[in-house]
Amino acid sequence: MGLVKTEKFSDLQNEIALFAKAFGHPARVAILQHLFKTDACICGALVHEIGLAQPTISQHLKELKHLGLIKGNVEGTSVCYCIETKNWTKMKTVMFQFLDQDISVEACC
Amino acid sequence: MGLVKTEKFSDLQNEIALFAKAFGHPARVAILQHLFKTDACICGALVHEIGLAQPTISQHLKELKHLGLIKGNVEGTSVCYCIETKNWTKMKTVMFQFLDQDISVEACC
DNA sequence: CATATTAATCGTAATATTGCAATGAACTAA
DNA sequence: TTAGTTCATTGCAATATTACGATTAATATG
Repeated sequence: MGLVKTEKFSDLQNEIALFAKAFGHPARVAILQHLFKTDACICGALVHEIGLAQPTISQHLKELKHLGLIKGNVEGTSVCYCIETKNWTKMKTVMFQFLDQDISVEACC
Repeated sequence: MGLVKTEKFSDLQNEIALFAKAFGHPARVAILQHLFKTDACICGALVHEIGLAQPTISQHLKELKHLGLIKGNVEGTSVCYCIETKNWTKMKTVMFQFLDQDISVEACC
């Protein structure tokens, strides 16, 4: 019914899913790539770069910030967003372990 | 509008988002972990293991299969699911490149 | 002060996702 | 054939997500 039954899953499984969901929208992928590539991480620049409306970008930024993957510094009237390196590294560890699994038994099909 | 504006993004950005979305639900994370860990990859076993209704599991399996990350072999009345190793590796390459980015400019905030 | 600029928030419409009961399809066994 | 097993599909209700116009809040500038 549109509602994930988180209680059926482990903390790790839920954590992986939450991180993955953050990357599950191309706008958030684009935002993160842009934050990695340039120092012009002003919100307005992202709006211009990506071509979605300002409230939409602001909403995506909020989600990434809530997950701790980015941080925002107010600079006058504008806000400068950056990768939160420490948490990004932590997230990478979790995701790498999930993605880098090896098949432990011979394939049965 | 609930509708992603894919045309605003590059093929790679959309691809990353699609893969990530597949991992964006703990049930699909659990399914994949189980397929990696055991050879008892019968659909019914997953239903029992995860504790969601059979149609729900079937739907999650369908999504993973549609993305090419798993495959299913019919064996009598049951269906055996496995990781599609080749595509998993391809996906891993794409996701690793995204996750393993380094900051190219000094942090501005 | 008034005005401009920038970004967050609110409210809402459109669409997507999740979950399951009911049913259907394919196979097996008696 | 009939009944049982297993899984896919359908249809639907509940909830979540995406996107944006309108507004607000905060800061700057004249």
